[in-house]
Amino acid sequence: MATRRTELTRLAARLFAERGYHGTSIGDLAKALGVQKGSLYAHIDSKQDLLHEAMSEGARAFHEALDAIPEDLPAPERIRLALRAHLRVVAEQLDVATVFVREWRYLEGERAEDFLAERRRYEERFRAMFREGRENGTLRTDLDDQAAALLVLSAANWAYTWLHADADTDELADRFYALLIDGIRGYSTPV
Amino acid sequence: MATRRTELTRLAARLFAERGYHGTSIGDLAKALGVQKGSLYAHIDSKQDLLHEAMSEGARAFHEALDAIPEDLPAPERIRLALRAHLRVVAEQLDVATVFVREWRYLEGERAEDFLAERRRYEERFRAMFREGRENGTLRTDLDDQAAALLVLSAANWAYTWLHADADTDELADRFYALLIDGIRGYSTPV
DNA sequence: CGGCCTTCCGAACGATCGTTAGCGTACCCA
DNA sequence: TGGGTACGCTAACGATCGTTCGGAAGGCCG
Repeated sequence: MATRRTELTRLAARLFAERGYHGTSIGDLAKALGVQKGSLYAHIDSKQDLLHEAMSEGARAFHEALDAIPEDLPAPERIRLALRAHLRVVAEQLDVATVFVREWRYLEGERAEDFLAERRRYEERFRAMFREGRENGTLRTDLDDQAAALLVLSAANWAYTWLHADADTDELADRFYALLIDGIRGYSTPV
Repeated sequence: MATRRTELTRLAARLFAERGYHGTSIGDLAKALGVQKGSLYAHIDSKQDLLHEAMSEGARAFHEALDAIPEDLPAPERIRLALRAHLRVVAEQLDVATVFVREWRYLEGERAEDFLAERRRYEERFRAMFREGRENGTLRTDLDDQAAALLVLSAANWAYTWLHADADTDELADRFYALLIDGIRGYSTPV
């Protein structure tokens, strides 16, 4: 149902990702849809709605991807799968992910705060895995888990800038994981 | 000389970082300066000028920071210092760095292409260090240097979102470096 | 003194912005 | 058959956008 509405939402995500929220006008969206700009207000109440919707979908996708990871796996394995999950969402929904990571700050009022809380919750799920790994010894017991989580989240959050839709995200995630687990040290690395 | 001009450039970087390029109007800049908006055109030809200037300064700062690293050091040590250098620039010139990383895509025409080339050159300087380290054995000889460079550049490029001006960036960089060099593996990490 | 340079003013320009209003048409379901 | 629902039109609104213009202070240098 409401096929035109979802088409609009998807288009908005794409243009917001391409040109930014403030760089995309209602007129741009209407023209891309082959319609007069006033007509869009049969579907939405405001431009902010479209931004909020794209972002809600992003939050949902990222959280759901994490939810699919079995909780009984050891922490390092969950970290590997979490990285896989995140990169897959970014590649499969590049527009939404881009809006989620970069355009959220143009949300106004209460919605901005709600979104920030949601985002902190997502990042906290990553941090928890590193903490748990350090505490139960599946990761180094002297691990700087805050820095490790920040490193992985940086790679995850930056991915929208270089990932393309047909990348093998599982393999990429595993490569990052391998680097992270074993390090890059050579036999003659200076201390 | 031209104190008002530099004041305007600095202010523009700050507001562009806070509200985005398209989210900042000439009127906003004028009001922050306590001046009528028409008056700004005594100093600039267009709003684009301000964006371009902030970005040129960012490019200059980042490259100069890399230039200060002695070339005769082993690759891993240069990587450590490069991470230090990058984070220091971000913390010390947070506004400019933010514009450099996030707002550059609102550059128009030829300037956008020039900037992209400049940016690729910067990232290539990072990649070269990892390649060299793998080739001469100061890093693991089986290193995935592309992925390793991407991981470090992600952390570097994402830093503007969480770094604050008074952070001890040298220590932070060394933490990241330690993680990257030795990995996070625990004694009982599953393969 | 005279002229330039910097800085700012006030007013206006055409364009574009997000949004609203009233009115039409086609279709689906009761 | 009739009423709602989905979708679109044209026209207009007040606001704001980046930019231009002519004029006028004040300071510096010849």
